[in-house]
Amino acid sequence: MRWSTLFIPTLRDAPADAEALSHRLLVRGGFIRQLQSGHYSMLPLGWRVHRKVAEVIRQEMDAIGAQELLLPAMHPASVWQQSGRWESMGDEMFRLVDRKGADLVLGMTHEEVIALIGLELSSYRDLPQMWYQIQTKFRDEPRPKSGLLRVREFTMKDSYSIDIDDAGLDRSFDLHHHAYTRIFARLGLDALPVEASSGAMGGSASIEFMVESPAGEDDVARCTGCGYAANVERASAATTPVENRPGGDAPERFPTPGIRTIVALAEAGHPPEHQVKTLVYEVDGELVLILLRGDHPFLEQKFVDATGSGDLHPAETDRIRDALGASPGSLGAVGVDGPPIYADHALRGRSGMTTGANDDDFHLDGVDVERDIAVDHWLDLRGILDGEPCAVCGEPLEVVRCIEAGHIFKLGRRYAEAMDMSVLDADGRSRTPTMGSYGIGVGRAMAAVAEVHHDDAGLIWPVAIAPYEVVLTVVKTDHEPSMDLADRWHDELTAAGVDVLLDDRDARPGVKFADAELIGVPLRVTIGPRGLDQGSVEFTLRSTGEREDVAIDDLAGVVLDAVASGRRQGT
RNA sequence: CGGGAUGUGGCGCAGUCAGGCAGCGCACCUGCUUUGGGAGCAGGGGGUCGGCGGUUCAAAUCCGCCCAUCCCGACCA
Repeated sequence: MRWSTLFIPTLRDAPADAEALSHRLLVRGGFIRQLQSGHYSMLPLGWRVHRKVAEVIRQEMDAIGAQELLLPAMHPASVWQQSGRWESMGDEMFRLVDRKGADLVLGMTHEEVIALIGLELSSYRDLPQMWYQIQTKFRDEPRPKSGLLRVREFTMKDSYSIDIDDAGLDRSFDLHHHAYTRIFARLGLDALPVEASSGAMGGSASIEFMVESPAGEDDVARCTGCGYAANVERASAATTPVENRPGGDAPERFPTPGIRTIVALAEAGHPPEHQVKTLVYEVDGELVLILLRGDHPFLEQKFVDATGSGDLHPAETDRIRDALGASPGSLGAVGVDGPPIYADHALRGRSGMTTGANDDDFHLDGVDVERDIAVDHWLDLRGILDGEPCAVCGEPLEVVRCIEAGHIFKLGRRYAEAMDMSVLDADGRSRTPTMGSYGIGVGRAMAAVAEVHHDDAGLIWPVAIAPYEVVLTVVKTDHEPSMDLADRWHDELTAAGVDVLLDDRDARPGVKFADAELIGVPLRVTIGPRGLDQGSVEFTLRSTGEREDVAIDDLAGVVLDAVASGRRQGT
């Protein structure tokens, strides 16, 4: 294509409200424009990248035997009511009413619809099945942000597996794991598979594919020794052992005027690891006490995952006073019998501890947790800290910020059961199949690549998804020999299947170089009188800045080789 | 939903405190000169100053309400 005829609105300055690097670069490069918060238009350049990302995904899904289909984006409420998610999805689901007054939803995922189609499966001989689509999803995010990284309307590749038994699900899950590994490698993303929380999807296991980036929204704990990696929402660490302080036969009450925090109590001679932190939460309307070691943060997701509870939030101060007789800052669980008490494993066997006395301005010392507190449930409830020892091998864990580029779930039979899916097994008995679901956000993957592959001058697309693979930069468009050569190469390379961009704009060379670098075309051929006098043109790699003079007769071959090797990268 | 900030031409900004002709840079159009890293000169086009209401002789500017956008938090497959 000729640049002069294309719509590539590059900007010298990024919009003031764009902060994430991928957002700034995609807008400046003329790839995307915002329509409203969380909704972006894909301009021609952006759509080319989007299509290529989708195509890489499509090829790898096809390669594991998944079949592409396309489901409606708008669903009747009844489908979601049947699975129970009409209620549980809450405000995140877009809902609307048609002219007949019927409730409809805009699909945020498609387990229900897939399961309905699965009703036509009648025999174990029909299984396994893997179906996928690349389609628009709608989610009413409370806070869209960072350009394409978190939006309300986006293209997702979602796939679903249906198997007769757990072994089959394991197989489908592993096939997807393998496909995802290949997809992210081809996109130029170093995606780390990590153990994850299943959240609202439910199910027995899930793995997220995480790309390290400061623009991400998730923290991953990664072992520097053995390779253990997990989202901090479910990561565990070995607890650093603490020697118990001596304590008497019973807790001892002592005055602590004005002391309300762990830190303040620590300054009064009771280090955080010798304190019991008492949190009061409202869980589905009921009060519960949550106990942790003073230096350990509470991780709500772990509580939700372990108890299957729904709504969870810190209790109101008034309600805490009514139940315990004191305000936050002086709370403790000693002698409490009423609300259920959940304690983190790190408190097991601990004595000589300090905790609130449930009396403002008083604490208890010499507390033996198992002797003095009626713990109902011992759970892993704590967030891990950077540098803590790995639970597997003991080496230090590091916590890194990541973008969630993909997520795969073992769902189990929940949706199949809800939608009444069943097949007959070899013995003629009715069996409920088990399902998996697997997602990649296409636009988010694109933004993740932009986050990772750029420099001060702009984007640096991997050849596999570059909007154009090579740009022919004509330094002087009124220099006939330059334009003649550029035209010839444009046609020749295009005929050979290369995506060629011919910069034939009547602009100064500096502008053309800057634009080519901003939009991130990986290969550049600079054609100008200076080189042609020597019988050569300049060939530049965007990624490294490496440049070489190539004889005119050799140019087409050099470009074809570079494109071919670039396309192979990561495969 | 809580906290903070911002809305002035396509993009970046000044002007708002202290009411009085809507400005600057980039981009865009025309002409001339220039042309291997974001050119120079000259001329030109484009803005309901987020919206509604109020105060005033007069509102981008003061007051009230609303809306939108961004950031932090809450929340979130």
